[in-house]
Amino acid sequence: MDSDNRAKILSHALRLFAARGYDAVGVQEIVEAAGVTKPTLYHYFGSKRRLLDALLEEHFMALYAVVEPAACYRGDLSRNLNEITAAYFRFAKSQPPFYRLLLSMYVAPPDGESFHAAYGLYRRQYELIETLFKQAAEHHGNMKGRHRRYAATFLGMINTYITLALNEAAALDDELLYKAVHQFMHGIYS
Amino acid sequence: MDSDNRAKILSHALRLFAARGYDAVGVQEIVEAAGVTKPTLYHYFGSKRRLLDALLEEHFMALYAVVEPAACYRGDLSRNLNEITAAYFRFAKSQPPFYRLLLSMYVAPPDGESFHAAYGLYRRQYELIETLFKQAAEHHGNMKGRHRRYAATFLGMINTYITLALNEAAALDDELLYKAVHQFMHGIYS
DNA sequence: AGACAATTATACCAATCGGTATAATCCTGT
DNA sequence: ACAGGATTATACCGATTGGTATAATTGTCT
Repeated sequence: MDSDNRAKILSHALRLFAARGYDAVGVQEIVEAAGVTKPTLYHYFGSKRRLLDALLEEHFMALYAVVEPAACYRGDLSRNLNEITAAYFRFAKSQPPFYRLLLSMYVAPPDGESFHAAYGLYRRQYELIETLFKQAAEHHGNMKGRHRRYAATFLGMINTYITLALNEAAALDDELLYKAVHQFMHGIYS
Repeated sequence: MDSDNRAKILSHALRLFAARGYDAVGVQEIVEAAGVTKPTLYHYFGSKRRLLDALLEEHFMALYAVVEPAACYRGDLSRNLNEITAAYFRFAKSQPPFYRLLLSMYVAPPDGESFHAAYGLYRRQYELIETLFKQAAEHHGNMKGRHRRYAATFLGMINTYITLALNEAAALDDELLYKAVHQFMHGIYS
């Protein structure tokens, strides 16, 4: 019963931001959807921007928590890539509005409020993946010096498929997962 | 001398939209940057939304014009992929603000004004690439039925690299171009 | 019961939002 | 020189923006 209103504000703000964007949604609209008034929102979050930060923080930790173990190298890169992709697919399916918001913020205009809030989150994922490729390169000599490119394109591929799924042009099932990782590893001719 | 103001409005609107987003930029700010007044803007474009449409239309045609010939299949898929990537890289380098705006709109929230304006533009590119893979599949039997996935991931890869370049984390030079296309075709182990 | 802090409501703020009515100006063709 | 359409400026519209001052309410602990 404690912070019931706080949670309601968060969930409605997420839904609205994901549907129409941070700038296009007014504070008034959020509090009306949540069934509270403005001072309640400003009591919990202080500003619209900090409401967004709180939103990102709470949901992102859940994503990071499942990706981090999946990116821990244990001698089998292809297994890592499958587990990471599975983790992302599962998370995107469980929190579509949040992942939509996250995606839109990664490529948001750089001077906007939403970009800087999200850039750090992207970096943390990227570094996780880059470290994995760096470690794997020690076992696959011909991968040396490519970890940056591989990390970026691997994350890019995952986000490409999730974008398709969010627009209902793909289903994030096990078959797609296998084909996606296979294509990433072996190219399009195999 | 004719529509000098019209062009000024377009160019400043593009710069501002790309920097901070469609919703975060007010009409007032655009006209001030362009050195005109609001009725001038509304005389030429009628509404803020139609200003955005005009912006997209004019610049997108230039992109489409260079990608279309590059996507025309002539029996050598790898040559097409190189030419298409080169066309995108060149365009992104020549119009960074516009490509930034385009990218941000592809993954923008689906109920926002900017999304529907851009979705059609993405589809047109996608269909160009998909047709190419469909034609190439007739010569490479083992690619059959994969043209959708290949078109999506190929475009996704290009946009991943361009995003990196826009954030100054990569240079869209010939070396990157070659490596990108090679990786797409043959995977990460070769 | 009474005190105290956390929480919520009423009512308001200046500033900005997208858009427009009216009229003045400018340029072009005759 | 003059007409007429294209273009631009002044001044304004109601609605909404993010944010807040004040006060009433609530739950908790002593």
